Amino acid sequence: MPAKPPVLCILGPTASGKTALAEALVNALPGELVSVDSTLVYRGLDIGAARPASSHHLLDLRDPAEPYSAAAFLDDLADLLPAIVARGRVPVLVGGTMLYFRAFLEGLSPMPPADPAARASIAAEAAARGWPALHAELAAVDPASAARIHPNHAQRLARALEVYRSSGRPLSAWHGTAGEPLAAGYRVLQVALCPADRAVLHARIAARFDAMLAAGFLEEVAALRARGDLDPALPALRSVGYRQLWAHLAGEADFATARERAIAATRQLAKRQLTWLRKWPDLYWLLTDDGGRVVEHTLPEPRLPVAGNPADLLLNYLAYHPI
RNA sequence: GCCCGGAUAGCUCAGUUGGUAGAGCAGGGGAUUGAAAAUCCCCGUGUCGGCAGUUCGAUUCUGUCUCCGGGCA
Repeated sequence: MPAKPPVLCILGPTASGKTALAEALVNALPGELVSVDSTLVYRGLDIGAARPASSHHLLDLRDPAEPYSAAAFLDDLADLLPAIVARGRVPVLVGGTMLYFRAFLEGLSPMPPADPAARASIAAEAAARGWPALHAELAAVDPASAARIHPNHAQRLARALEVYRSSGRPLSAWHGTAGEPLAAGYRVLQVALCPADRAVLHARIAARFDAMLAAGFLEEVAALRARGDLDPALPALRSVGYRQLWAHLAGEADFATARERAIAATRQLAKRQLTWLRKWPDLYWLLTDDGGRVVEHTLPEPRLPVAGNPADLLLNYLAYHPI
């Protein structure tokens, strides 16, 4: 039986430097970059989304008016990985959308897709009767999901009801029916990159946001608004930075306030990403200082130095443990 | 120099008819199966500007000093 092809995953919070690390690795492997990022799939979200300069797969797949999803990502990835492997290259997945990484690693149950009409009618019911009433309704048909979903959690509550109504089967009954995850066909090495000190990450986030502004981020958002057909409630435009600058351009906040809120929203995003990663299985950590140098790592190889350039360290590790 | 406001959590502020105080934001932790850069949950001790006085007890009342606004000279 032939060995499974390798896949390298580079994860980390926003502004951790993970994209630069992945880009530094692809030539040496050789590999091909695959973006795992729910915002970079939207065309026209460039400066504010920190769009990489080099070519990555799974970028620019949708207009901002058409929503993407974890399931769509998984389908796209399932088509893409064999093609990269057939070219004799290593897929290097890099990004910060942890739900998408998890869909790759653990799979998604084959549930009914999102249904805009059902969502609209559920939202209308909630407006009339309140979310707690819908939570009670869910408890009657799917007590297991109701127990897991907080009565205030409109988004997940709506999804659970949507699945039940369109399939006649409770969400909780679908769970666990995913079968073999896509990752089961590959040998996966996962590495997380992050500043060791939270304050350093916060400083990087603020500096990067100001660099985005200097590069024309506000003008980019103004151009999206000028299209006239985009609603700020669209998933693409609720992205960190875009939402706050859109609100400023709509006259809802002055510029200094919008900038501050955008940076705070980015810090909060990074915190949520780290909440995923803290309990992530089979993950090696590279912890960096304010210069981006690794000061500590958990790679299981005693011959490696404890510190150094992240890409050098990883290539050094791969020399001892070829993938 | 004089008059009037302020001074309370990292920030903006509320409040205590005298019994040492609480909101929003920020921050921290958690959740996460077709919206996920989304969405939701939990977490609040801080010389209540300094010093002195009155009082059983002062962040609260009084005096004074300092600083910050605004006004008058």
